[in-house]
Order: sequence, then structure tokens, then C-alpha cells
Amino acid sequence: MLDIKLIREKPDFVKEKLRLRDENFPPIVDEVLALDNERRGIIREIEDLKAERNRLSKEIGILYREGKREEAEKLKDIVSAKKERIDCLERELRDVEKRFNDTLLKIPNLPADDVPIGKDETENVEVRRWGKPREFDFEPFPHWEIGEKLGLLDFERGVKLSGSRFTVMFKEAAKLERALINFMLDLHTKEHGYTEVWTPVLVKPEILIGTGQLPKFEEDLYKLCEEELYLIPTAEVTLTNLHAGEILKEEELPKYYTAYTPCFRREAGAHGRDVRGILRQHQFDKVELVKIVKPEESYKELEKLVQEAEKVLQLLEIPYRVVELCTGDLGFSAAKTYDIEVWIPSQNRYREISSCSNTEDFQARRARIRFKDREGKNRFVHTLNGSGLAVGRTLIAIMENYQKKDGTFDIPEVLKKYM
RNA sequence: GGAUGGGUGGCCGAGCGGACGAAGGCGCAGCACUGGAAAUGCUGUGUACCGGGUUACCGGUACCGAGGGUUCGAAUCCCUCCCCAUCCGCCA
Repeated sequence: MLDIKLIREKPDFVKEKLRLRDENFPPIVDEVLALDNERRGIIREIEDLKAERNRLSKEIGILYREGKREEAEKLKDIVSAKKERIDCLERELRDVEKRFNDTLLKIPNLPADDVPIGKDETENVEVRRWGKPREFDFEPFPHWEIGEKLGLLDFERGVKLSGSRFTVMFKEAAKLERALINFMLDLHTKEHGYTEVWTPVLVKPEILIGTGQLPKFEEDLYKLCEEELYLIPTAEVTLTNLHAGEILKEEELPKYYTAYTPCFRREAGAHGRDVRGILRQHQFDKVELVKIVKPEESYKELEKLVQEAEKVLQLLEIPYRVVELCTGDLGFSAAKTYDIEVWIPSQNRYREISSCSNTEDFQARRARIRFKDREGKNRFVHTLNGSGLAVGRTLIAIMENYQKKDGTFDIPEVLKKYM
């Protein structure tokens, strides 16, 4: 959530930044400002009336104590009349406030100053490459062919159990999935200083508002019909919200959390994309990295976060590149994002395997995560999140990059002790 | 799912219609004492919003789990809901 004070003081600046994301955003700024004005007018009137009421009520109490019943009765009538007006205004305020909040919650974060300007993913900027794509002396198979032939990936049974975009994994695939999770968690906890966390995967709506999935992206989420609970689309949701509503001590920061969880996405906008294989599934595993840090350290921490995620692919010895997302491709909550894209031989291109973002105080403000600084002032923290990595996609990368002519594939050296 | 007991400030805990933003304690900060520290003493110590000065300030409003209601006035009385604990039931 953006700071309403910033919107009030620099509406043109905010509009300009939002325009870099999408031409359609700027009008919402005027909308929210109009509601803010209306809201403040009503608040002022209510508070004046209440101040008067409180003053008179106090007087009534004193009059009673002094035994001046008649005077007290007179004052009562005056206060009663004010009460009617207050009730009416409060109803009005409730309505305006709700519209104000809904609107404010639907405004995305502002891109950081150094984010490249562009309209969509074609204008993302490559930052660096690691490793050389292997030269094959045969036409590399896509992972779904490798997996089906070896009896490791069963797409038909996935559909039988749960429908399209669900898959069953057998034997080495299932085992490799588990090995990868352990490998990633070990790396981040032992080498990078993260605290391992296990979290629920069902969460309340306000938690999803905290990280920015709600209210705008309800159609991307799975929701229970019996209870007001949603399946998480990423552990970013639970890890970031661990400290929702809390005021942390400055010396507790930074906090580094990592968790393995399954993730659930309806992929509402992705009909027809990547339908084959396990690249885009409704349920997938991910090891997530979340950092809660002091504002002045967040960009330094973002660079470190990306490197920590990259380390996974380096140890697995799989080529990748890092791209910086342009303004038009940034996610809703992000001020700045690096994607890590892994080399997929069968597609002869790099595909996203991790997304690392600094949301600055956008999520902190929504989830009310603050810390008390040395002067005793409460300030919003900055929150960062990144995949470290998407496990299913890492499995794809291994199957394809380590494949052999006979249709089998090798296991990366670092994973052997996990198998 | 059933029964019982609870939800008050950073924490513990009192208050049960008017002077209560809320006793007391702990914690924290400052000062005094000390060679330094401990102990002790004194002082201070919530948040959000609205308005004015627009730096360290002042005024107002709200907040005692949430939402309604009664009342001139609610932490306090009434209703609804949520959450927590314990026991029973069910269950991996």
C-alpha cells in the first residue's frame, strides 16, 4: 500500500511512476484523492461534534453530583440532538472509508528509480549470465518426453486425480523433488544464515491483503468454500506475515526466513501457455526466501538475496541468466525485481525459475510490520522475497540439462548424497 | 463438535457506568548515587487518525478481542461474532 500522505503531497510524481507500469493506472490516483478529501471532511465534522458532546457530558456528571437536576436535564436534550447528527455522519464515513481503502489497496507499488522503463517482458534487461549452455550432439528432448519414457512423470494420472495442470511423479522424479528441497533448505540455512520455518498453507484473507494478493487478484487463488481460508500461492505470504501487526526491536533485524511449501495457483490468466510438462502447474513445490530488514539496507539485501538463489544453480552446475524486470513487467507489490532464468535446452531459451523482489515498505504498510528505531520511533520495515528456487522447474532443468542420448539423465554431483 | 474459563498498554495485572489512556508491578530510557557496576531513589515512557504551527510543538478524536445496542456519558451493562486455554469427543 502506498502512503496516502505521499499521494496527497506529490500526486503528479505518483501518477508519473504508475504510468511507467501501465497507462491505465494514473486515474486511480485522482479517485483515491477525491475519496480522501471526502473522508477527511466528514472526520473533521464528526470529531468537532464529539468534542462538544464529551464536554457537555462531563458537565452533566458534575451537575448531578452538585444536585442540579434540572440544569442537567436541559443539557441532556442538547446532547441527544447532536447524537443524531453524529450517527448519520458515521454511517456516511463508514461507506466512504471502505471505498477509500478498497481503492488504495488496488494501487500497485511504485517502481524504484533505477528500474528500466519498458512495457512488458520483452524489455527486461539482462544483467549477467552464468555457465555455458551445453552443446548437444543430438536433438535434446523436452522433459515431458524424458519423464514419460522413464515412467517418472505421469500426466494422465495427474489429470485423473485432479484435472489438467496436475501431475503425478514416480520413483526418481519424486525422490529428486525431495532431494532438491532438502538440498536448498540446507544451503540457505547452513551457508546463508536463514532460519528454517514450517508454515500453514491455508491462510485468512487479511494475510493475503498483507502481501498484496488480495483484494485485486482473488481469481488467481484457490479458496475454501466451507471457511474463509485460501491456499497460499507462495510461502512469501506466510513468511512475510509472520510479523504482521508486530513492532520489532531494531536489534532483531534483519530477519532471514526460508521455508519449503507447496504452492497453489489457479493460473487464471495462463490458458494455453506451457500446457505440456510440469512448467506451469496448479500445485508446485517451492523453497522460498524472505527477508525483513531496515529500510536503508533493503537494496543491498536484494543483491545478496539474488546471489543466494543463484548459488543453487551454480552448485547444480546449470546455466542461467539474471534479468532485471522493466517497469511494465513488475509484480503488483514489487519496487524492483530480478528474475533468475534457467537454461532449458529443448526450448533453446532461458525460463524463469526464481523471482527476487524488494517491496520496500509496500507490504510492511499493509501488514503493519514495524520496528522501533534508536530514537524510539516506529518505522515500517522493508520486506524482500525470492524463490530459492522453484523446485519443479529445477527438476525440469536437471532432466533436460543432464539428459543423455539414450533418454536417461544424470544426477548433479551435489545431489547424490540426498538421493 | 460439546463443556468450562478467559481476551485490558511492550509484558504481567487491577478496575466492572462519570475526574480512566486506564492503579500497581515488570521492562525500557534519562538523571542522581558509584572509581565502575549492582542495588536504591527520582523522572519519563502507547498507537492511529484529524487540524493548526509545519524541526524537537500544540489542540482534538478514537482505541481495554471485533461489530452492534442501551445511556447525556461505556473498559465497565446488553446482544452477536471471533480468538485463546483446559477437559471430553473425533482424527493423521
